[in-house]
Amino acid sequence: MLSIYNSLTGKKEPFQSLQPKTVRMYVCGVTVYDYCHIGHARSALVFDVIRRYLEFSDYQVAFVKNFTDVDDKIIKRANERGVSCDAITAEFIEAYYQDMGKLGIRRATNEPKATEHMAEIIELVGTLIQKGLAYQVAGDVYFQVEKYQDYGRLSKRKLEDLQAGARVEVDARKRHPMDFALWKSSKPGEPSWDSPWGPGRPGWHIECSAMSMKHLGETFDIHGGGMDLIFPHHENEIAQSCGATGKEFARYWAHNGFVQINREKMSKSLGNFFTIREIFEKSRWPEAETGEMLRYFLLGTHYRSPLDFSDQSLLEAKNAADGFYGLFARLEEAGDKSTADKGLMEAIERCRVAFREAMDDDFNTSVALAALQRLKSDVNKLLSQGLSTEARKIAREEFRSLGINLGLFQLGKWQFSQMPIGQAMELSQVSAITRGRVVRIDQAAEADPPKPIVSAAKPKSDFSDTQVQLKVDERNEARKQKNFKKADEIRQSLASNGIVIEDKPDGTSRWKR
RNA sequence: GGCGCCGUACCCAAGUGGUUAAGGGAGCAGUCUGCAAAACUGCGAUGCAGCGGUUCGACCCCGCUCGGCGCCUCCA
Repeated sequence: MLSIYNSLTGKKEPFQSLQPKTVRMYVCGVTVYDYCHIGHARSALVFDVIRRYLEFSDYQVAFVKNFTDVDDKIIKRANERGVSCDAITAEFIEAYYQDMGKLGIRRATNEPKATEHMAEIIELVGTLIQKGLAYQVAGDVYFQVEKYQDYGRLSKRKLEDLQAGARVEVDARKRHPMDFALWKSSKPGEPSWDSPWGPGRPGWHIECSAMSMKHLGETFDIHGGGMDLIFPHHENEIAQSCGATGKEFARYWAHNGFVQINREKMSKSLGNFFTIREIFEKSRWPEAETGEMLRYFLLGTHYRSPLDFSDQSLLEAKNAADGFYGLFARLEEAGDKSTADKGLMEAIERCRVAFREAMDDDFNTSVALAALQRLKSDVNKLLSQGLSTEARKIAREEFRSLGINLGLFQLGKWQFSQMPIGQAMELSQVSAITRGRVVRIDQAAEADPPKPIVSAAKPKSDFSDTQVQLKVDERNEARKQKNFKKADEIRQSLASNGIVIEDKPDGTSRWKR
């Protein structure tokens, strides 16, 4: 039985979909005016995994994830560059697909854009005015929070509390400081749509109400997003949607925790963020492995907890993944004995049960990974006792089919790393010092904290696969003749090119990068 | 000022009112190996920030203190 932590109630609740065997889920996507950072990656990944696991649990999932493509920041960026808003949003939607694609994040079943739902948005605003929940001031329309009884239910705040701490100067035309814009009149040169209140554009929150209700119905199952969206975005969505329909809106609210740098929230305003593409560019591993490493890293912590991003954690994830792919490589060789085949089935069954239990418990990927690690350890032992070719295939398949829930273990070959964690950390510190020096000289005022980097060194790739194989063969010939000096020299020269040899009992060797 | 979260071994990270406090990474020792690598085995928190309280019993519940953080403005 699946249970989900519901931000609305603050409790873990058994999950029950409105319609049997179907889940309707809406997740707030990104505002497309810039490249995505690791925080965006985490959010996208978390809900991707939730979607995958729901499907694994035999639900059909209608998964809607929007793009916000009308917004102040987009307009600003377009003006800076002297291009149209459409050009900006098209560019960054494309970038989004590229970056998330590298992370193996599947597309949602529906990815609506605000600009394509003006009719629905305008209709919804009209309904809210009609019902007396919204009012017009010149060309603007505001939602009147005092008219909505349950305002503050999700974020667990009272209107008075919010008012007391208001950090921004209040627009005097508003009836209550917390009233928020449903429709904004547009200034010349801004994107604009005709409406009963004059030419304008929608406020931020209304698009999500309009799009979710259009594509999923007035009441649906799960609504997700980052923690920072709880207030005001999701609170306002609830007010608008429930206000307009008089019905329940989303039944379960799921919010992911932040990615942090040095225990601080990663964010644009703090400037302490890493874009996804930056990580891929700096990574010393090929794209597929880097994506796998990032996923492994991001899923090592429960989705609601904060997650600190660092070189070391990333390398730990890489090393942990190495262990799996090392086993997969050994499983791909033919086996003659079937001594332990029966034990394999038991180990697999044990893993399946543990995996499901973990994921059923509010998508506890950390514990689910532990279950897979247990299976890895079990299979390693069984392999040394002897597994048939058949059983080896079954074992590899099992990792694949459970792993796909997390998007892991789907790769064919894996590039291994030789860099010990200690060494990598030193590299990181060196670069941090260098960076600090540059900052001191150039812009003393902006001494930002040292940023960790993925890695300094790109792997040397002096040898092609066939060249390596020739060297390996040469070494084994030397070994056969007990010329260990020569054998060790060859191994050493390969090692300095990042290639590791593992000798097999039969006198042949496997190697990895 | 209001609301809320977190503090578990060298690092990361699960977890439960009462069994041996998962798992990973790193480390050390051993087995195996020509030597390695990998794998395997063993070691590693008498304690879960600190102090009180509730309880037959608390890391887990309550209170306080210390430390870190988030939201209340755009933000995944």
